[in-house]
Amino acid sequence: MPKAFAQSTESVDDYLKAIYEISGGQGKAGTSEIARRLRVAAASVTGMLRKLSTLSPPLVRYEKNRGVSLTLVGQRRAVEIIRHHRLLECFLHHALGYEWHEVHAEAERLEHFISEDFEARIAAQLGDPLYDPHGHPIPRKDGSVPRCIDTPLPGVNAGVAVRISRVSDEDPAALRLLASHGVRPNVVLHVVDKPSRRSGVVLRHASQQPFRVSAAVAARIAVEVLNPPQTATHRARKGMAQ
Amino acid sequence: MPKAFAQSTESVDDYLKAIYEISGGQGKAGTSEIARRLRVAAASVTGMLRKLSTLSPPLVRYEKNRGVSLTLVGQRRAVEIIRHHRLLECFLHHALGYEWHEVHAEAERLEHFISEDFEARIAAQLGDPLYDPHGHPIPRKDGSVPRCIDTPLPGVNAGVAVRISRVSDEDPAALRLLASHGVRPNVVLHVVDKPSRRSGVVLRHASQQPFRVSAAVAARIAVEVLNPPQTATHRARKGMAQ
DNA sequence: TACCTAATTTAGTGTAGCCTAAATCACCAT
DNA sequence: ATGGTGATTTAGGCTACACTAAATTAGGTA
Repeated sequence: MPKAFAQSTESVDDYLKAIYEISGGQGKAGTSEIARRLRVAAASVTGMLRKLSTLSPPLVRYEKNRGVSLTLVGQRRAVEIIRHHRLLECFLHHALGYEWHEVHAEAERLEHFISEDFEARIAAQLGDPLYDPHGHPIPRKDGSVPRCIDTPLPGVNAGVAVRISRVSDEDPAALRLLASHGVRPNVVLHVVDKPSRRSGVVLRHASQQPFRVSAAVAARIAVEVLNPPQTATHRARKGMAQ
Repeated sequence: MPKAFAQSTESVDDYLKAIYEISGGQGKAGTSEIARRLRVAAASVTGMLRKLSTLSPPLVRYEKNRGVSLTLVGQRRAVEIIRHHRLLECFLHHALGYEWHEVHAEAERLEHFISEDFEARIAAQLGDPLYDPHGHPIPRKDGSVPRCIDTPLPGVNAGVAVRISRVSDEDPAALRLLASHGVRPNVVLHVVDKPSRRSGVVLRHASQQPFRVSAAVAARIAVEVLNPPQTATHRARKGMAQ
């Protein structure tokens, strides 16, 4: 069996994943945003992009000063790594009892080193899950991605009911906080109030005490709007004042 | 929590483990045997040994042309990696259904990257096992190693009953073969015959057909002698002819 | 159009770990 | 004592991937 991605290293994988997440798989990504994500100097990114574009097959399309995008081969690898990451998060949570704020760091390391066999075994044991513990869709083996509604919570108006769709897995403190308020994927909440542009959101479960989450934390939450009178995004598009 | 082995890399870990296995933890190891195990050039080993001996704290004691030995810190790290490896083998076997010839390669990669937390969780889930699927003792968290009898099978006389103690995990083909004959740790067998010095060993279960294993495979098996009329080793020590 | 600023690239380095080829060392047997 | 042989080290290089500092480019604004 010819190893599918012999040219791939941990570092290369990290770049591909970052480009995928920034560009949404298709579009372009910029040097400095990649640098910010990977916590490396922008100059290092330039070097790596040049390299990735000259491999055969090339993993990215790159024209200097114009950004990068993934080739099909690059996309496949990125999606594979993301599948590893999210399956591992599920596995750590369900099979080993990790809390949802603990899974990301461990998965981030292991995603590069598990075999296809390991991947297949944990997927089977978990029943081929479609979403990870944070609500992120797990790419299927064929590369397709389960549907996932994600309206950013900060764009939702007061008075609206929402279903939590997903929460970014990268900030353990935020996850712990949200867990303590019972905020998890698929939970239904009401947006009680949005005091001001940058001071967060007040939420409440069915008929319980409301609680506030900071703007920084709210920005990490995506939701499905259940009774949509109108979202902030719609208002903005139409140039309305209130 | 100060990371205990910040200076450790995958490569460093591999050297420490090789030295540990060659030297038995205490004694010395030679450059070229390390090179052979790790499949690197002897010159590369020299360079690494010099480096490991000048870290603070040093991980090995090294005098050129006189071999290396592990320091206490080096030993602790080596034992930790071996614990990871063997716990992973157990976990892959029991929790994910890997066959015993499949576990080594996967564990060899993952042993470097699992966290202490992961280690603790799988150990707990497995009930703190003392031996891996091949019969190798799993070092305890405190560094102590469960007792393990290992008389090399090639040194055992015909006519003797033995209990399989452990089988080297590094040769998948040998493991598959042995599995097909029902040779596993703790299984009791009789040594029927040893045709000649280098032509292997004939074994048999309680009252079944005998079968032969090659000298190469026999060398990978360690046993406990159950009814010791006399082992080859004893004869050699006493200078006896038969 | 000319400029300013942020984004990006170039140039020059550094570290880790590997390699080959060419010494040198240790030890054993004569 | 000495020569040979295998083990080991030295010398010199290579690749991957990071860094800083110094150019350069893109795109918006005066």
